[in-house]
Amino acid sequence: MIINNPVTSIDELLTRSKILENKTFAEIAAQLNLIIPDDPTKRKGFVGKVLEQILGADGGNLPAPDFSQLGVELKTLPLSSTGKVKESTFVTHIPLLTLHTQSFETSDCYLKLKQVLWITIDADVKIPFVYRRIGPAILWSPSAADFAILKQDWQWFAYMIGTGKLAEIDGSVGECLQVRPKARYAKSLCYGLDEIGNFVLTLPRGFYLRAKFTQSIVDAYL
DNA sequence: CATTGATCATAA
DNA sequence: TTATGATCAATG
Repeated sequence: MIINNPVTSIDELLTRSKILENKTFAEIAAQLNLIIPDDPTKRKGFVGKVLEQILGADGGNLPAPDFSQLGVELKTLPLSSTGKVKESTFVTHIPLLTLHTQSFETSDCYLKLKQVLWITIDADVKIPFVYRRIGPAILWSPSAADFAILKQDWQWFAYMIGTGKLAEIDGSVGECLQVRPKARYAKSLCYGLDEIGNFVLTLPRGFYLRAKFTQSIVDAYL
């Protein structure tokens, strides 16, 4: 079951995903000889990284899709027992100084969203972490309507950030995309721009997809 | 109880 | 330091 060589086709990727279906985190960790941390805060992202390895992702930490040859991004999607998406989904770090030089179509954000393999997780809070199971995978691309709304959100954020109005953005802005802190801690800072183009120190930010948006994907595909 | 803001781990 | 992988936990 352990597979970690590169994938060269989407069919192969789907086949591997199918093999993982119904496996518990404990089973997967055991076969890879990995210890799952007991401390909940110390296992954030653990499963995502493990699945990347197993499925043969090669994106590294570049702002590019996980499966660079296939243009496919891998994301885990935790669901409650009622099939509801539990969390928003991190998309990508935001280059605050240069975001406005991108267009949506060429943005890091869209490059990651144009094709996503969502690996659903049966992650109800009542299930102890190690007994949570991998669920069905969804190979998704934005519909025309999805694309339009994503682009609209993105363009608004690019405008606000590019014109130094970052301080006016909080997690409530955006229909399906959000801009939220993405940092080690609340005092880690990076540079952004103010309204007259000067550098100002601010929190690093990332784009996230709202749970209601990913919920619509689950509802349409499962 | 859903949402926003904060935080943890790791690699190059 | 800047990215990746996210989920935790305080807040409204």
